[in-house]
Amino acid sequence: MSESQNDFETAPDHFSEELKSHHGIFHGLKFYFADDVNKDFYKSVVVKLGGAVLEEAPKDVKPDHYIVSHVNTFDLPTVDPLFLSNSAEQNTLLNIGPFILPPVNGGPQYEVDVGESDSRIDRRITHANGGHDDVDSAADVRQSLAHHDVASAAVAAAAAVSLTHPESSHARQEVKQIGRQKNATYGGHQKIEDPSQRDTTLEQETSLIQHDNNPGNSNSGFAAVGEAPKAVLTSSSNLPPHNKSSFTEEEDEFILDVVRKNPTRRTTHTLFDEISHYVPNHTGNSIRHRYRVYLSKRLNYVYKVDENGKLMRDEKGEFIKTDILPQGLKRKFTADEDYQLAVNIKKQFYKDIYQVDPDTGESLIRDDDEPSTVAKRKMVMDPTFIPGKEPGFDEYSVCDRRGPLSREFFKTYGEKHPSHTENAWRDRFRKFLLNYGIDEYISYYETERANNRIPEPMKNMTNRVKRPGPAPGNYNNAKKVKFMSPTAHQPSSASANHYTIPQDDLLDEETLSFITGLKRDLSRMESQQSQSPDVPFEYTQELAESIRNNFTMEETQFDNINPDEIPFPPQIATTDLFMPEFFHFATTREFLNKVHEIVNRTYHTSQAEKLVEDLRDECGIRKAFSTSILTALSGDLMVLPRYFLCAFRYSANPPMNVPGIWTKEDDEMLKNGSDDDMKLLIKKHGTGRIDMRKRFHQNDLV
DNA sequence: GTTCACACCCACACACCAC
DNA sequence: GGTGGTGTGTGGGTGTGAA
Repeated sequence: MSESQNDFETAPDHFSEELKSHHGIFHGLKFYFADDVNKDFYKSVVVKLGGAVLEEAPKDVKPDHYIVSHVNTFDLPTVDPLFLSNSAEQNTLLNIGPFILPPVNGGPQYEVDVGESDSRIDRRITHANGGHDDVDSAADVRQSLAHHDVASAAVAAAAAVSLTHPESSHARQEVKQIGRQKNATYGGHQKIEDPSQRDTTLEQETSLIQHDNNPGNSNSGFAAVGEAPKAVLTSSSNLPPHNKSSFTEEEDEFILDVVRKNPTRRTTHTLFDEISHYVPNHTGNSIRHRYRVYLSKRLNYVYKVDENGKLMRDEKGEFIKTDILPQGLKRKFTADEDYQLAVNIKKQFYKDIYQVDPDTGESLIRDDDEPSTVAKRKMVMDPTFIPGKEPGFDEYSVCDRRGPLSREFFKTYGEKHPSHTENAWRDRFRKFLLNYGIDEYISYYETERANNRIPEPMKNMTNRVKRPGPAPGNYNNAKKVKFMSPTAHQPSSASANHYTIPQDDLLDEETLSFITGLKRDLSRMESQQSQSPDVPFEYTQELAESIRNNFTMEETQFDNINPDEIPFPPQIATTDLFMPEFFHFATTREFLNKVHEIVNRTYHTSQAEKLVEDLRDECGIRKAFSTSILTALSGDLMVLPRYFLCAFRYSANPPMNVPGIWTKEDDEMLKNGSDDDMKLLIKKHGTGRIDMRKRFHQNDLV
């Protein structure tokens, strides 16, 4: 066990010792570190081994100069960090070729020849596309860069790379192979998977590190606005001849990024099924398998979430990294929990039958008991029981008594033992404890403990009829087809594997990122721009400003309807649109307040599903309805309260002639694009929203 | 023979509903 | 309101076939 636990930034002790024996294998080489994570560690490795660290990124291809990153976004010679760690580990300057990363945007491909085996790298870097030395294509990347989440960008990049650089897959495979060898060398343990057994393995320190995914640091992104889904669509044209496609490094990073942002769902099937919507070459099954078998070893950290699974941010508004994994959605019952449940239920039965406290032996019968208490007592206690003749609790056996056991019991028990819900405790009692036998399990547990053995929880007690259809947890292609839009436009370039973003996932990575940016991240974008003045945000800012100005002007006209004047439930609120929870609200105002509260929360791009679920769970809005509304709003959450206010007020769904709410007619007019139609649309929605809507059309989201 | 993508399985935790 | 029935999907796998 190392002393440098939980420290990504420092070379581990055993590694440092090894480094001391080196004599500068990186001598003469200069590295610029583009990734933040583990930067200090790699810097220390380079410096200790005779290399130099560049504080600024090279502007052009130079001998001896390399960018160290996980992804080549600079269109300059970029080397995977594994080159450093593997070279250091083997005390040899390795062949850099397999570690050179292809540019992600279709820029020039570099070939690196290796010279004498015992000398510096012969850095004869050439452009495979004809030897052009210019790096103007990098500007194209930046030109297309907006405030997108890196995760969605990564998918586009994956597609772009596989399209433009089919030959690059070989290099990636080599790099991946090296990574696997490293995992094998160091046992492949993830300390993040088990914080109690941490050791500072080299794997921990040198595993593939991704770029920073905080929204405020999206300058490592590389997808053009509105292009991610299209890039995903066309990526299938690069499928290998067989029906299985390898996972690209970018796909791997995308998967890891989404997992990091949904740590509580890391073991679910649905998360990976959702990911598969954005990774069209792979099914949810295969992506989950990929994560479980390979990628989980590289997780390294996740983003901190609160008790509701929502991402937390620090004072700078950035996500908080942690190597402590949060609990999953379900917890297995332990033997201790089973035993405590059995004992507590036995105590409850004892109390009921004898009306005596099993711990103190005192009678629970009082002269001033309420009539209802007396009545209840008569229902549960043994009619043949003679007070004072009750057995001691240890002598008492539950035998075949199964109840009654009040819901209140499980409610209280769940509150006292929050490791499982009230329903889960009750189900454990019904399905396991009753089948096993309360007395039997208590006896088994105590016997095992008395013999210094570890008792096991109850298992194999469920015996339910096999359900028809595919087994649960099977997210294969057949299921994926279910989500394909029958009305989706088929681009001529798309193959038979054409895949569209399903309506249920309306707020895809890109779109919700866009909306989130409009709504909350303007200031961050501005600060980011000041940090990276070469990254243009004019378009997004103009658009955001336009929409924001429109919204402000519209507020007086469309948002000032007094909800107290709208009777609740409103006329158009039918059960096909709303769930029973909706009808529990007392007033329209109360409902709208809840909607306001939800849309003002912070939802990350990868939590679109959670947003829709929250609207369902807390407002009683059916998922299909909320997604259809969000479609009409082009995903702009700010307009959501207005939608309900106007729909309820005018009994129209969707409400007509309301800015920001797109009707079918509006969409038709936008498609036709005649001057008159466009004038009307500009008058209604403004140019900003029209631009945004066009993206929805371009991406088949309408 | 090995690796990897993908399909498939199933016990069970948690939930909801009807009687 | 206690109870049984059952829906859903998590959690943790294994099986299969292509390369």
